[in-house]
Amino acid sequence: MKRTKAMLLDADYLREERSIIRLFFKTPEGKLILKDPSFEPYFYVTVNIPPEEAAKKLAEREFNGVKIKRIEIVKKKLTPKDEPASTLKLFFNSTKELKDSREEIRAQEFVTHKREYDIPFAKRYLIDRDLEPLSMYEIKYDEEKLELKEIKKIDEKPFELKMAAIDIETYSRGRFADPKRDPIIMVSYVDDEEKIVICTKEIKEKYAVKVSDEKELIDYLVKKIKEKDPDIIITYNGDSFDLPYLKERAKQLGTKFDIGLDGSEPKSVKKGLDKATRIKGRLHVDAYQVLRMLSKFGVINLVKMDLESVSSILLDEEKEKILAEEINDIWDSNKGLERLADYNLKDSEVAYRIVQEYLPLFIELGKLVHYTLFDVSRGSSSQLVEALLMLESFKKDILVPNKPSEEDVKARLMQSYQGGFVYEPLPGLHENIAVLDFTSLHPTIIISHNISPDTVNCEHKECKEKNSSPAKHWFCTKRKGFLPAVVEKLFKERVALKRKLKELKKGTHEYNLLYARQHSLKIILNSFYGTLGYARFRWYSRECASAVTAWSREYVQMVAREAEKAGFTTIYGDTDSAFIKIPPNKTQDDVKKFVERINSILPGVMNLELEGFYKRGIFVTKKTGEQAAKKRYALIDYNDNLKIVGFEYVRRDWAPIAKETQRKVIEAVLKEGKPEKAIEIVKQKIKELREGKTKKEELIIYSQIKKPIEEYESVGPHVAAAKKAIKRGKVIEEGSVVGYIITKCGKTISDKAQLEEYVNEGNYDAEYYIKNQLIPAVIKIIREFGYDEEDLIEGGKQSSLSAFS
DNA sequence: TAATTCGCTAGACCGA
DNA sequence: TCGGTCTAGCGAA
Repeated sequence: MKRTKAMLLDADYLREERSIIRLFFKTPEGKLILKDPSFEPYFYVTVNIPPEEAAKKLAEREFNGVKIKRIEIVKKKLTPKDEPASTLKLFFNSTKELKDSREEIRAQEFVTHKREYDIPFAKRYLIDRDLEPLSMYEIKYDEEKLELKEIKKIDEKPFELKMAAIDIETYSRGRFADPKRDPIIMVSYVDDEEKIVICTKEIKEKYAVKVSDEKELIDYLVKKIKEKDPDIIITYNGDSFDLPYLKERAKQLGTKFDIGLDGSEPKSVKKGLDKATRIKGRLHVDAYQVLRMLSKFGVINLVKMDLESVSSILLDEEKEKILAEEINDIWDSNKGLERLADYNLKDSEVAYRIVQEYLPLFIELGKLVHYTLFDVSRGSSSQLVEALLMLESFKKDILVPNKPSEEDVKARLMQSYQGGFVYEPLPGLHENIAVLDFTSLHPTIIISHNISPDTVNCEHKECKEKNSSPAKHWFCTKRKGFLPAVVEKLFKERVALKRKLKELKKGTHEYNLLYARQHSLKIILNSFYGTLGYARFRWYSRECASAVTAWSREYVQMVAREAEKAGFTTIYGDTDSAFIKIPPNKTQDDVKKFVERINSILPGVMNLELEGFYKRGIFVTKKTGEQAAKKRYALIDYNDNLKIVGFEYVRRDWAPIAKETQRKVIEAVLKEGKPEKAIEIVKQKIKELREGKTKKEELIIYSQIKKPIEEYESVGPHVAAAKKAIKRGKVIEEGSVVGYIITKCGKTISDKAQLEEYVNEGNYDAEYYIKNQLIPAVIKIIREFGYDEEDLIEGGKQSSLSAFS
């Protein structure tokens, strides 16, 4: 028996006759793989006959050829409001046997429910054993059998994680690279100590390593990984490209890409439309997936997700792009191999740095929901919330609700509910504005009104009277709900962390750690409300979701009303905010007092916050009509910082020339109060466009291809441009963002649209960019100052007249 | 295997 | 050719 300190890296299970949990550890003596045969697959059933009798009946026979290995009678709550009741816990040799027999077991007459029959085995283990990946443990294990005997969490600083990034280049003429035929010509490997590029050709760079052929190239990489033994392998799109490619090439060449800690090759598993590729014992983090996830959570905002844009925006480092065809040319001509190698190396470096940047966040998120880094870096909001609620359910001996059937999902999708309230703005220029908003509105409503699937419409008359939402559902006030209990715990933890952060020095190790922790809490907290209305969610409850928004509407409207009563003018508000104008006879202090007064009447942990004061702000009318446009406005604070919301300036599907000009116009108007200056700026830009002087990069419009290209009913410019590019042989996958330019050639806008890469400098439709981009972007703003379209176009009328004559 | 609703706008599409 | 309607995308919260 041996004892050691160990950090838990990864968990999976062996799919043999018996399913056996396997844990991957990092210890002071190196890596360690241990089995835990003491844990068996199981699920629960409730029965309507005496449990002993049911157990006996179930033990007697086989179900779809499977004999239940063992049955325990345990006390579990069917739902949070139930009392614990005898429940059968059925154990199996393997997950396969569990799956094979669960339907037939459920079909028994005396079985009333089956529960928790579809929880992935390794995840199940981490829940039941209360294990957090990447935390430190003291373990006791059998050295000979390599079996885990004891594991205890210890409060120690985790070991440093060794990371390595890899990236490949392939040679493929005229088609998307096919690993069955097209070779890998270069591979880069980057870790904290070295950076190399492995290639079969001579490259005159210090970091280059020459190998004799492609097989050796793969073998060299494998050897390097085994020798450096990284805990984390980083790629950019390695889930669907690099890793499966390397594996297939290895197969073609009669070697193995066996970089798993247990000597296995990477394995791809389906994940929605694409796949995730897993390396056993080494945590594969795909930086592309990381960025996608962070975009969804609103942590980052990227227009395009190719490594060049990412590098420039996130790392502030420009990086050259080499197109696929050019790679082929370089390879054939042997000219520019150094450039290609540099490009290859940079790809790995950028991926490495992205992951390095966000690793603390993902580690904390993983610890919070007991997911491995592999899973947490690919998880969705609903998965993370579910994982957390499963943990809580286990701790409280509550059975987890089942996933809904497809019919249920369909029925749920049919029913929508009303969302947040958006105040119709007072259009025009306003001065002296205060913005108030609710801190974590949805989570605090859930907590304060005890909103939970298990508290809705309880039997108490009193609750109905005291705690009914404007949407007419009420929530129990006598027993704390399952969901609010969890949300409150996380919320309070975050408040405490934020308080502590204020005392710490920014940039220190402790600060970064706590910051990542509070950030992970924020992400989860913000996900609860949305998941309540998500049709596939185990804890779905439209009543709860609609109660949250109903109360949100009530509170936000209450603030707007009270502000008016207090002598302010409410000019706008959206979901959780109120924009109020401070009249000359009132001060900023009055606003603060107002906020305090509101807080004194708000229930529970709900809190209205003063977001800030603004010198000026502009709200505009909609494109047509007199009505004010919601969700678009611009503010400037007393330090002259601009805040532009909703306008074309923040949208990727507008050309930079329009966006930049709009920003300048807003700035001129808000900062200096000079609409004349704004007019001049626009005129200047129009002139530039007319003269053909505008640079290509200022004209690119980005848009996403959101579905298979042939499924479009209505072919917009971006789809038309993509179709033309596909004809030329370019591969455009579903989900990719394309950049296009409206050129001079063609009749309709779609005809004129071409992918940016095929357009020469100067080839653009000036009139389009003036009439459909520049003017729409600025007209609504300058109209607020009494100017019109004609003030922008010098001789505009004439030019349009001459077009007819 | 996918968190929600609200809102604005462009440009294709279609019938008169 | 015109104008209304619909598809599509993106952003706010």
